[in-house]
Amino acid sequence: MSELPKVYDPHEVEDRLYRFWEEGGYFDAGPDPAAVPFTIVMPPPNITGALHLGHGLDETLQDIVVRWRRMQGFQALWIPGTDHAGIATQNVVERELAKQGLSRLDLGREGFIARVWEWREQYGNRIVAQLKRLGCSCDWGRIRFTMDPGLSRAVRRVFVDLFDEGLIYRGNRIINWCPRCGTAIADVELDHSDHDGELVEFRYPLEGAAGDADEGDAISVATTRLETMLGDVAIAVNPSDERYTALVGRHAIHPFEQRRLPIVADEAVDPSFGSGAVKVTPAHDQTDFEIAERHGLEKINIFDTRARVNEHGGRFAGMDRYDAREAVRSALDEMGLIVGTTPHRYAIARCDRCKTIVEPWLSEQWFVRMEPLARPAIEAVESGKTRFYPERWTKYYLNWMNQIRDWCISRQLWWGHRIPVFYCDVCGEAWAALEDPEHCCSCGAAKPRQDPDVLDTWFSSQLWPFSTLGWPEQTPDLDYFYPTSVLVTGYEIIHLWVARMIMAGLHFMGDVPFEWVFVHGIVRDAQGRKMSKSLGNVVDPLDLMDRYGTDALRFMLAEHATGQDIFLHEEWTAGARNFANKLWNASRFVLMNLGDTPRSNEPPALDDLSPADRWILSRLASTIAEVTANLEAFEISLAARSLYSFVWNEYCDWYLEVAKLALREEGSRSQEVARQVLRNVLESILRLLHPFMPFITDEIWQRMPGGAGESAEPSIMRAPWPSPAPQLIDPRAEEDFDRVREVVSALRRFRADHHVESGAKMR
RNA sequence: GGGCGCAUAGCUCAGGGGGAGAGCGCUUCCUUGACACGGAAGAGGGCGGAGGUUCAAAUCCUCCUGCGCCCACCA
Repeated sequence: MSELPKVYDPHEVEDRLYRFWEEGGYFDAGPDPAAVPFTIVMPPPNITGALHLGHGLDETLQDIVVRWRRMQGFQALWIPGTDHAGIATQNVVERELAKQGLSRLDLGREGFIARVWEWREQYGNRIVAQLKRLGCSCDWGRIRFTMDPGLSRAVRRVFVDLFDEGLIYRGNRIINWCPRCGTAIADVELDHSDHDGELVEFRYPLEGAAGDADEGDAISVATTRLETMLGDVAIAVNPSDERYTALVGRHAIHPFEQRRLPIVADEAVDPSFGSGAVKVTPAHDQTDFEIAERHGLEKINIFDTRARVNEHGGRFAGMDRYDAREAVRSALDEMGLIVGTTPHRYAIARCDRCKTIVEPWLSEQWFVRMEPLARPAIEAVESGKTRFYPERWTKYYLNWMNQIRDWCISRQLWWGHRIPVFYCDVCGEAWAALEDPEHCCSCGAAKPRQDPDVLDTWFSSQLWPFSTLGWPEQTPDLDYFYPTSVLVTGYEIIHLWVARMIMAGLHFMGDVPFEWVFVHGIVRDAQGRKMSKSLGNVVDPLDLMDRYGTDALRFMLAEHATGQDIFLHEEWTAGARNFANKLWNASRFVLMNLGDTPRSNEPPALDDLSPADRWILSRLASTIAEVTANLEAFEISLAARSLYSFVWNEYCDWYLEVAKLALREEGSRSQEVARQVLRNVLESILRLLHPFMPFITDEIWQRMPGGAGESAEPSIMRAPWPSPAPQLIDPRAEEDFDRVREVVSALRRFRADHHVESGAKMR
């Protein structure tokens, strides 16, 4: 065993071991009535992406939990997969095309989709390779993609069911329109940020007023989006606002279109803001839309799909929205209608995919009625059927759910699940169908037309916990592994994804999709900024693995998985690498001194243990209990830290040094006992550490001399999780040894202070 | 306008009613037969502020201050 090198070399080990595990079927799981299932579905990475540290953390945590449960004897299944990520993927492929001077229109719908499938062949596999590099112990035979045939059937089935139940409807409503992506997006897909802009106040002349409009015969309104006045159809005031009582019922005149704008009274207006009068633009503002509904007002859409002013904008038609803003300002100014401009800070909404400022836009879209779905999902969390860890996210979830709004699910994209609604041009029927129909379901006319839009990506991901197990087929897998045990994810997608999975799971499976939601923080740069390509502060996990090894990266992440955001520092990974090396060398020492001591999962008999033996065995038992309890509580960092200090500060710093004395007594009983304890504790350490550092622990495990017994497993993956053995916890042994440590430390201090020649070594 | 999180050693962070901790950095020493990706001995902290609860508060409660994040239709 002395051929172990002095420094652990991860690269030599990792590929080889991963292949060994995969080929040996160590990750595979299936229904087994004799075992208790433990299931995790992997939050599917987008096929656009390469592995980043966010994945690194998320996958590491999942792998820790799965490997630990597997060792505990659960039938542990971890299902991997990838997400088609509709809008994100369409964007990257379009960008690729643009490099060749092409747009998706050049390829046509079919051609473009074929092109995206090529992309997914290439990059879907890249992410899988990287997950394997991280050591993920997924059952790869079960890998799924959100647009697989089976999952597509699930999507279609869900759409049709919700449609037939009246929970999906089509409506002409204000949605968020991304003028760059050319599609509607949902409220949760927005990024809000504060913006220092200005509030422009201007006057609408009153009808019947004499001459040019001054104070008395005009009404003053304010806006941050001046160009939207092109779509104004009314002016609203609060009914209780006495300043305007006399004006309600009268009209103002639109200065460009000569349109008559009724002055209406509506509760939605806050009399204390600005002039207390609000311009009403029903096609470009949610509140205004609602006012218009209440007062039967016309809705004038002034933008085309690129947010350029359309024909309703009169002389401003064709202008970009921001050019139009300035043009309208000067036009109003020339007419003497601008009252003034004040600096104003307000929130701006951007598309979370491309960061373009979105435009509230009136359009015909598909929606899911959320309230009936939300109610049971609220109940399920309130009653504890699904629980969040850390607990504070429960409130975060409930707040959102209690004020949930209908979900806009249609996207004006090509990449995604096509909406399975068909229209008959003859009789006007519209229906949802599981199979593409040849004829109208109502009048029998041929060739019904399919809705051109696709579904929001999250419409398919919300089904992930059961679609991956075979639903809508009633499979044995579904029966055995659903509900899953825990969902591990970052808090940024609790609303976007977790909430919707809970709703879908309850509605279609009649049960929650997971018992626990384990929420972790976001990995940021050292200054706490989000890592992004544009900031150039992205730390590549592959680079860290190259330089320090996968185990080091994983252990570093585990040490910092406290639930808070992680502000990553380069040195941390080096520290974890040092720890791996420490373990390597301690093992090297043990292997050199083991003789023919057999492997045994049982701690050595108690009779002739030395005080140091009893101490380390007691400390080990405590550590086992602690690590197990912390894993159960999702306290991954505490588990990692207690292992770190046990291994380094107790086993290596003290026990190994003390054991050297006994080991020198060749052929003695104390040598034999020391060897047994040394080996037993090391093997327990390896097993405890395996979920965190799978490679190095198995590498050492497999190099331990075989020896007898049922426990001689070819891989540590089949070794049982150490049992706590509370009978070995011995406070007195620990106190005694602590006293020894104090005495020795004091002696050392004395020698250091008095510069005593250390001819006589401490050990 | 609500809600949440964080403020602990020079730096980065754990901890969480009864001894103030780790990693990195720093000082001094040690190339000793596991490991210099190492070892030994150190220096360094009124645990953001003010009240309160308690025999006991860094830890629980209230308020405040400073950062950070999320939600919300104030034009």
